[in-house]
Amino acid sequence: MAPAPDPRDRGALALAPPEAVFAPVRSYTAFEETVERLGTAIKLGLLAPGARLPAERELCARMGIARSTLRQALTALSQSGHVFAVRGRRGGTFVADPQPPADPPSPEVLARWRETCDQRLAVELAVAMLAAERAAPADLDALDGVATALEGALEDFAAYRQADIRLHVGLAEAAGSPRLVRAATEVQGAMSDLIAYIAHPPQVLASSNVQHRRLLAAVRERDGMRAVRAMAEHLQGTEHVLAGLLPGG
Amino acid sequence: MAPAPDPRDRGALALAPPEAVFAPVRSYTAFEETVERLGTAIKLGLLAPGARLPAERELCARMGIARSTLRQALTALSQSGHVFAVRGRRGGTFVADPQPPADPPSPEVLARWRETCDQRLAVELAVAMLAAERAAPADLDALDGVATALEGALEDFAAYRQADIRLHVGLAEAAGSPRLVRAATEVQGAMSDLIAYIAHPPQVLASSNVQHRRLLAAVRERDGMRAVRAMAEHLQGTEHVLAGLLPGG
DNA sequence: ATCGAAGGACGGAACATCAAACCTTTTCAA
DNA sequence: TTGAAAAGGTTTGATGTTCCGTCCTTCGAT
Repeated sequence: MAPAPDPRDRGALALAPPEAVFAPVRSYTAFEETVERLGTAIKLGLLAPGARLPAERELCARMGIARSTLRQALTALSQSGHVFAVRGRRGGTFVADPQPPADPPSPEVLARWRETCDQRLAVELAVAMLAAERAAPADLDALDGVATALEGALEDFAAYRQADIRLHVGLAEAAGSPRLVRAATEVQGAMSDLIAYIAHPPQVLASSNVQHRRLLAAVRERDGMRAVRAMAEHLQGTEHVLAGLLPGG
Repeated sequence: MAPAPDPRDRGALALAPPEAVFAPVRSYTAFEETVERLGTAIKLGLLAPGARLPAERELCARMGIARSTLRQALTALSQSGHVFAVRGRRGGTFVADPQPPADPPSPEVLARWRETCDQRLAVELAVAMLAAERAAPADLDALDGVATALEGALEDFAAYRQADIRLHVGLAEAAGSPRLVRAATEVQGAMSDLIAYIAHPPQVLASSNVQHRRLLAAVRERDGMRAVRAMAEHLQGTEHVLAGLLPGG
């Protein structure tokens, strides 16, 4: 009897498949993602202290989750002091006053710092290029205002950082890609964990501000590649500092 | 009686929060993500026909999911003909022969084409820059080989596309950031849905190849900005074609 | 002939999510 | 003054996903 054809038998010049294909599938629950999203937005100051969140019944619709799931998240955020609820008509859920500075970065976070910086590079280079293509002049005027605020905050790092976040997220909004806005806020959240624990002398902030201005100028002139270059130089600053402080090349 | 202090009362110079904060939370299940990951890798040719997947008991450990969940995914992939299983010792799950070309792109996919291109821009610009910083010469030699294969495939778009994917994902691997590799494969999967349905005359492919060579040369010379520029020009080609064919500026 | 490595199947426990009510508090307006 | 409206707070049950462990079946290699 002739041997049955073996379906496995092939020429197979196959190159090695990227191991990333089999990498862990980390499946976030709706609850976790909601806490993360709202918590990050609050920590980054995108939701200002005292700001009122949309009503639960509206918010859960907007976020595409059940109200009970949203409430779990809000309960968690209220227990961690990021948010507080007021009952009755004209009540709502409000952003609490800024917390005493966050927890020190965990070893895991520190171990992934290079991945985080790579992710930031991806987001911010694209933001720079797309903003140069698409940003409306009005957006740029607003961002110039933020840059001015930055220049007045050289001595107060908390204020500086907050304005810096506004600038970067604002640029992403000006780039007109919702996904990039989400990615930008995520990445700023991740960076905050790293950035809060390294020194930021006023000279460094001042040179950052020069880069911000160059970046905005390039965007205004619709020069995408110059914007990208300015952004790349801007990001390298942080990266070099971290490379000096942390292990793992 | 004095009015009780109202916790909501503040100065509130608050700028508008980005609406992205309240955007829908799409929570993928482990099952869905697994099907997506493996299916995309197969459709992209990253897992070659005839290739054997790791054994179920090993794979579910690597992917951080239960074996029953993995089996659900494999069952789905086998029913869609992407994969087949062989029982017994030396058995396993194997990648099936290429399917007759995929489904036409859904209206939803087409509607999001710009977002997809933006995402690709983010991934690929970062890949270009990081590869220029970090790629090992051996990696670059391999990629030159792929570029050569591309130049011999001007008349066979299926083969061309497959090598193109290899080149881009390979560059991401050379950039040394696992997340970028994942993002690159995801983005190539999304682009495949768009790309398969537009014309690709040999002249266009030839000019793409020129850009590939420029890109690789810049990477080899460790000139990050030139690599970024080459990549940006490369991507713009597709984007202009799509902009001409599809609605929604 | 047997052993071992693979896929295949089952059952139950734990958990996440959803949907739809209903309750309580507070304010505003008739 | 009173009721309606708008908010958060609570409860319950149904549903679906995931996990874990166990066992069965197949079949090549020794």
